[in-house]
Amino acid sequence: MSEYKDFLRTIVEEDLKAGKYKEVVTRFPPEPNGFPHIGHAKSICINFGIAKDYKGHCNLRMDDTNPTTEDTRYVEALKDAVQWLGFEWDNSVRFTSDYFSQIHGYAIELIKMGKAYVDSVDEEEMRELRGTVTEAGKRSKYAERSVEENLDLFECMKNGEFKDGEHVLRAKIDMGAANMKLRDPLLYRIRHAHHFRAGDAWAIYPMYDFAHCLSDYIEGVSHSICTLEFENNRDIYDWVLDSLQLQPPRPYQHEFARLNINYTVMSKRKLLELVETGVVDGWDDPRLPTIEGYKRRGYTPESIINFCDGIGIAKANSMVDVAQLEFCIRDDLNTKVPRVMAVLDPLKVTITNYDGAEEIEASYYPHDVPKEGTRILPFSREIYIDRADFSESPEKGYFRLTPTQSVRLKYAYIITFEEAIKDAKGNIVEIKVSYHPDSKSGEDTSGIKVKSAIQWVETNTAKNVEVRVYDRLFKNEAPEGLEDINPDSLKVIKTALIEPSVITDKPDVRFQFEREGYFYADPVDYTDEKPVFNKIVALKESSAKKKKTPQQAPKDEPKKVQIDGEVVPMSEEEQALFDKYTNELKLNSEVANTLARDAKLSSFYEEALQTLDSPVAIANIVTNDVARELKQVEISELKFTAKDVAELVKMVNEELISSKIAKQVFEEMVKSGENPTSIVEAKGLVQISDPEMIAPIIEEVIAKNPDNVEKFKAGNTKLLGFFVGQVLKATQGKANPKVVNALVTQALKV
RNA sequence: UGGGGUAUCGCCAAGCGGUAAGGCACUAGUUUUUGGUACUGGUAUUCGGGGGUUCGAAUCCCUCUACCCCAUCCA
Repeated sequence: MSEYKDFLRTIVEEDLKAGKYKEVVTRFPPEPNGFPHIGHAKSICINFGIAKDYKGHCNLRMDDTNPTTEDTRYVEALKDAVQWLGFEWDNSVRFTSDYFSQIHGYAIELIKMGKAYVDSVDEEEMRELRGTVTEAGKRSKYAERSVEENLDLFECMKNGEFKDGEHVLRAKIDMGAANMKLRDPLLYRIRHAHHFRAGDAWAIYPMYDFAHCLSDYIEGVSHSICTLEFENNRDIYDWVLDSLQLQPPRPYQHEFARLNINYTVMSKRKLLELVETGVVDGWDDPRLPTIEGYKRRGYTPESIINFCDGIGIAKANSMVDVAQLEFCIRDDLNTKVPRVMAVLDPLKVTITNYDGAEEIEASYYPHDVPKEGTRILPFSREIYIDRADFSESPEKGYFRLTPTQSVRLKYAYIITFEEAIKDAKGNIVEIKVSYHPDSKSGEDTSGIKVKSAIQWVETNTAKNVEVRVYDRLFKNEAPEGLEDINPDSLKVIKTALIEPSVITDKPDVRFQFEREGYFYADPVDYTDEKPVFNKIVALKESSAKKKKTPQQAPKDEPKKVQIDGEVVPMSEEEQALFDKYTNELKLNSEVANTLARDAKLSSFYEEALQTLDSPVAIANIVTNDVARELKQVEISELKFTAKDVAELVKMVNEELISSKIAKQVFEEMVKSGENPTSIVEAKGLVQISDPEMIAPIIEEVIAKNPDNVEKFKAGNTKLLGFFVGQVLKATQGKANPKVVNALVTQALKV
């Protein structure tokens, strides 16, 4: 693990350090209503990964609160995904449905507390009553029902005495809440549906917002990690747990940005559409970003995990480049799998001066992969090479066989072009070459220099295989729908040829086909009679080999001009205050503006002015530092007073302390409410301005950092800050920065 | 439009007042019987824009802009 921790791990560490929890408990809580994709993998890696890192545990919980969409087949797929990635969940798989009784009990408690009620308006009316983002909603008349009536109704709901939709149980929170989620959210709805686990035991089912937080609590989860779109739900999460006054410790929710990858889609809805319309061949289609898809394509769990670890965790919506995923699988397979020769687009080659046959022993692994293993390559007069490895009229920089350029057959001989045989249309159907008997690999005395060694297979012994070449499913980086499908996302090559050992010896299921890419024996369709290989990923290609790839036309987007919005005009009083500040007190307009527009700030400012007549200095500290504190709280809640601030400014004015120390003192005032003078005294923060005392420290710093002195003298003037910082650090911030600055500048000039 | 989030290289992403980490991609070179791998180097005078505070700002303050989420009896 590197130096830094992602923000989730930082939170976990702090909580552990603070003793908030004895153990970290996380959970991976999918709803079993769809197949897991690589976005789930990210969540799995985060939840199980954090549990592992901090020696806690992670539960696998099926969030099965909606009987109409969920199914046990998805449960199996989800379990498989976690296992395939190599994680172990704590105990057996959990199900929210196992907690239905407990959750129901909590609902009754809430009703008894008067914090939940049975509402009986229909859906449409409820929507209307909810209000809009800018207008408050109104509570329905049913909110006034008595506790007894609510209890009774809720019991009847549970017993299935009402039809779907007739009643719901809602939390009584606030219909005017700015957070729409808090406008009396639904807790339970009636669903006369068969639940795949609970059967027909229940006629009511809890909603996500009610069930999730309680399930977390029941399981003793410490950190409930979910994606960004649940940020608004956090308030309900907290409301439920707080209202129920549950015994601590209780879980807290933290959100991260979900994974997006370009040229693919990740939403259940879009994935389902692809499968249902038959655009892809089932949930395990290798072009899909589903776990099943990657698995079938040949990706390894390690590569997926490395990918998830590599992309980091943050709160900014982002779209990761598939190239990063491709890197991970290449990187993993490079050191693992055997190299073999396959020819995808065969071109017949006759070696006119070769007779008979021979067997060549060749290593499965290149020199830089420390693995053992060899196979026999049959060789004879007739072989196949890839069509792309011969060019009659090569472009500049072409390394392979041409009429004038010889090439090596990997592990075998160097061949030289003689003649191209063409059909009636002028297509090359065969080429004739001659070989150099003294150029055999490993015992080459020919002295011929070639630029490249190409793969080949021997005609009589090569096996015919089917190769499925996959490309990105969509042609757009951020596909919208089916219209963005890449029509060439799958190419089936039925006439590919492969060296015999791959089929007969089966050294592995994943291979590198030399110079082509990594391939995987399809776990479903492969048979020895009809071998099928999926292309996992191509080898990286240097730009020289890439054939005139359409150099993504550099779209010269006009540089976006940032439009400045209009600032709300000041009210008359604000304007008067602003004028007074700028004219009488000589504040700069920015500071005056901030002060004038904020009543809290200006009143605080005026009060401080009464103690000390230093309008500019006080204005600066009030607008910058006091403002930060006043963002959250009222003046009356501050631990320090305007008088304290004035006193602090006075010390700065008298150069008793530097502004840097002043910040430090201010921090302390915020925390403890201590008087600034006593803080300065207690901590001995008086500033050092005497050059005599500072100079030796500077010398020391300079002596310790010869490299940076060099760089500075070479023109890296930014380093001045570094030196000043070092000196300040050495004096615990007490040195007068202005003096230090001047002194350092002088010292470095020499 | 009210609320909640987010903006650092082409793509991810560290950084929390004192020298703009790292990975992917790109690029140049060395090694190489894979145009692969490995290795070495090059890639942000600047952190969404503008102001302010400070000796010093990606980091603190003000302000503007852009994007995402919220008005399912889905999760």
